[in-house]
Amino acid sequence: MLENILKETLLNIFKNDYQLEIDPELISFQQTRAEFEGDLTLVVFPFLKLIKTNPVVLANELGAALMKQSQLIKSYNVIKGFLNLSIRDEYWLNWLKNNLERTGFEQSVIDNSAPIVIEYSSPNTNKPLHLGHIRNNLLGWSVAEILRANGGNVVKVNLVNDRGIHICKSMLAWQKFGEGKSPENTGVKGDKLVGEMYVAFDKAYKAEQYELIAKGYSSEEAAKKAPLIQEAQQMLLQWENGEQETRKLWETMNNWVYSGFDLTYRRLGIDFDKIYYESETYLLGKQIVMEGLTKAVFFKKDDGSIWCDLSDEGLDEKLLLRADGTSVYMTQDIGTAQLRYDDYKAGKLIYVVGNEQNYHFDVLRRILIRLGKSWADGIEHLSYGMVELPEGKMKSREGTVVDADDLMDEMVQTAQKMSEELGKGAGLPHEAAEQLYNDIGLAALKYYMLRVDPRKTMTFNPAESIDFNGNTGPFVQYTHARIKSVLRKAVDNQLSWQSNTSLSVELMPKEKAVLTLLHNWNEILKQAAINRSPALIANFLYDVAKSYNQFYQDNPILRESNADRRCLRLQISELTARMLNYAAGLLGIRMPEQM
RNA sequence: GGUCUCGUAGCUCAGCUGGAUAGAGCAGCAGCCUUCUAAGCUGCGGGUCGAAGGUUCGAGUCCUUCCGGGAUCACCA
Repeated sequence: MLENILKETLLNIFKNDYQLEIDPELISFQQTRAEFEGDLTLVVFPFLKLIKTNPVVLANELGAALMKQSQLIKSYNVIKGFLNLSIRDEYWLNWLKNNLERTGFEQSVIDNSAPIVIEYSSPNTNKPLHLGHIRNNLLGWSVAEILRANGGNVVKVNLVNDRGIHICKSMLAWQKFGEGKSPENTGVKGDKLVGEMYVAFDKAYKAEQYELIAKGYSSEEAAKKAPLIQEAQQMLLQWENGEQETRKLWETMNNWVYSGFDLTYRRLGIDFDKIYYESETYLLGKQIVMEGLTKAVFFKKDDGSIWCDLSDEGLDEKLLLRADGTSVYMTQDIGTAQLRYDDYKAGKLIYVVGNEQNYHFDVLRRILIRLGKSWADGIEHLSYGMVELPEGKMKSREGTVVDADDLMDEMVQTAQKMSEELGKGAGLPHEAAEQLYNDIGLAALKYYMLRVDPRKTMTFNPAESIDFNGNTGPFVQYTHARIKSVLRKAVDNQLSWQSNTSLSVELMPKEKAVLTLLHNWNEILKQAAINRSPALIANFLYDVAKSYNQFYQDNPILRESNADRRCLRLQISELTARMLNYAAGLLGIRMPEQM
């Protein structure tokens, strides 16, 4: 790495010329701003505390010393306290050559002895997937891929929330209003059908509440006393008691949902190594809670409910088991965490869950630590921001929830429409064209969702937000396709550019600009892993594509007459295409050969 | 009310552990296709980085207070 080499050299200079052991942290390089000459800039201000002198004088001294000691430096200039270094072209050309020989662009910076288990998606089985899930799924999948690309031993898991009062509501509604409907006899996607039942329950439940309120009950009483909710609670109890008919209906309806989810996941291009079901882990959770009770980590209230008192840590009491013995969210999560640790002996358990659950995960961690689980330190809540619409949060009762399947359909249709208007893909066979529209539509969606810092709340404007021009997925795809087209033509013209002979050319500004951006890759990939941020990869893609397009605009490639320079430009093009392809792959974005 | 979090151009977002005159895209205006893909490129206009203090040679970035938005503090998940 260029900067590390220069850092070493600089440390030696301080040691020999100034008799100083400098803290390496003080040495910071940054990319030279475009308006100045140079590639790398050293900020000398931090050294002034140790060496009492004028910043310009020191910068000049360091520049001269670096020139003498390092072959890498071609020239330097000083502006105020900034030492701008120009790196020799040989370095960039050599770097280009070495990277063209790479087969992949991964690296090993993560200790891979203990697995990293990352959970994402975590759907409930009573409702179809929506826009919020899309952010979650893309983020989780992409972070997993990024960690893998850094050498991590990653296990992707999904936790399906297949039990609880919510699914009982859908089941009850199906019994009462379902009229025997099934995905088979209606053609409706399974998760959508179950979702309709849930809505039907809600509607009938609301009606009962209004009726009770009309009779003089308070709204709180009405919510509790409505016959439907009582029936649903009864059903949950039956379920936990293993009552056969309830279990059978539950199984049937959940399977409808799973086949629906599968379609959505496959279309989104995300996958899992293992799927956990809460129905299989909540008993373990209960067991651990009971153990905690005997160890007096928890306590029991008069009504029989079990709690954990966290008030000495500035938090509240937390319910772990209801008075009727049924489990709550926390009970399940304690069980799943334990099971997941037992399965993999994971060093890290990452949960990709919305920031609305920050408190929940804080509590989960503390409870597990109180229970003496040493692995609880490895629990990390990858907390991402909500997706909002221009008019605010999505609300199911106002019908503003953006359905995942519908959104993907819409994106792909738009891609097709735009492609046809532009006359692209005209020569393609039908199937290839379909594939292309699909790739473009999904790229637009994925890039749009992933380019934003995961921690931030983001706004999604269905009408105008998703674009195909400018800072978008299709822009990056277009750049790739353009390069591929040039390379195909080069092959047709029997030009070869893969040979390793050293080129004798002086780099031109736009050529070097592309190379210096590509040169950042290893650091970007590392930072993306550390910060769990696919957004850094997305920004890299955009910067590279933008820079390449500027290069492309200004410099002829195939029409360049100087053979060495033509070769150089083809090599830059090839490496750009390959790195775009690799980096986009980490976001789940496919790069078409042509578009 | 307590805790957490966010506030950068009309809109959507960048801005790495503090570094030079705060950047993109969209939208608006003006240009560039007899030459490698115009989903591209070039230029113009648009900002007291929510406000005020503080630390520092240097603050969009760190600290304090305040203002504004969001989340959470459930026998919902």
